[in-house]
Amino acid sequence: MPDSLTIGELSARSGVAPSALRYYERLGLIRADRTGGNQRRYARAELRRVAFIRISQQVGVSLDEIRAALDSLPEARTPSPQDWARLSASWRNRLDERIRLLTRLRDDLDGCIGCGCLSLQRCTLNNPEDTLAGEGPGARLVLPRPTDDPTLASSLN
Amino acid sequence: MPDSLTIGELSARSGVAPSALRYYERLGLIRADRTGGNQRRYARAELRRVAFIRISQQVGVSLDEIRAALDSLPEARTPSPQDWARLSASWRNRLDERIRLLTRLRDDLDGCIGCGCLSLQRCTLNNPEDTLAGEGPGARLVLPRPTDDPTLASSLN
DNA sequence: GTGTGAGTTGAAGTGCACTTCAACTCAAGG
DNA sequence: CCTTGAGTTGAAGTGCACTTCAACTCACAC
Repeated sequence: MPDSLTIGELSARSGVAPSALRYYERLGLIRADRTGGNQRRYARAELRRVAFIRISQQVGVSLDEIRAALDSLPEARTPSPQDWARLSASWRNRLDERIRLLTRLRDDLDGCIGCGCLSLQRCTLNNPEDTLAGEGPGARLVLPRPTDDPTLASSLN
Repeated sequence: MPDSLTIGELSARSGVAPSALRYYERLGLIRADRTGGNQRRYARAELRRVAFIRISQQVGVSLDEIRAALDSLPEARTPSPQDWARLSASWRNRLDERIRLLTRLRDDLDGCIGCGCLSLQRCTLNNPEDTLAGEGPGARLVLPRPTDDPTLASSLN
């Protein structure tokens, strides 16, 4: 059990392709030492960083935001369980929001299947929270323009 | 209340940019008649198609799959509520699956915050359903390679 | 020592879902 | 008529998250 991993080993253990790992390094999400022959050697702690990256992506967070989060880890010492817990907790709201949105979408979809609408007229699908009420006659679609709502935009692209 | 809409009107009513509507048309997701002067005029029924497109995107469906779904609508007549209900219902499983995945992720994240892990060792986050159990020693990350699992891949991009 | 599989680089390519641009035409009010 | 805002086109550009490629070097078992 070596205390450093080659890129192939890290790839196998993390399920992330070597090309992606190099890409993450370029973006500053992970780091590697080099051997005399210029090959990457990863400390075992990098495995945890990669885990965090993949989990964060599932939550719907961009690599740029993930980088910012990782940058908040202490550099001096190996991050503690609490450090990781703090980062994970910081995605909690995003995750809750996404689940809430999808759940309402599912319920509305059920309702629409019942009423056969999808008509942009009555269904909450088409005007959730009534955010567009009072902007003149005529119904509008469910989504604010993607550019208006980065949260949604990320889930739409 | 005209029975056809200009691209600007459809854009305003649907919340989708004109450029996106033209793009959808190129992909065959919506259609438009033309005036003598070559301008698009949309039947009101197109509003419903656009609604379906945006909703489907929220579910995590690609435009290509949406096109396939829309292609299954009857061409002879204006789609009935039941037609739309059928299409909506067809996304139901995808939506359930996504919600299930995110919910488990949230719960696991909570668990990990409690135990401080994220360690790729014990946490279900890192090996959901134990799909990788028995493939030799060492834990692996939560995700199959994106290319191995289109469902997940779409939620990750 | 030598072969082979694993690793290195920068540059370019990919796929998706659009947006932007330039150069042009249309439609409608004054 | 004329202006002006809305619409038209094809081609190119954007952002994200990677992957692929070619040309090369390294590490290690035999």
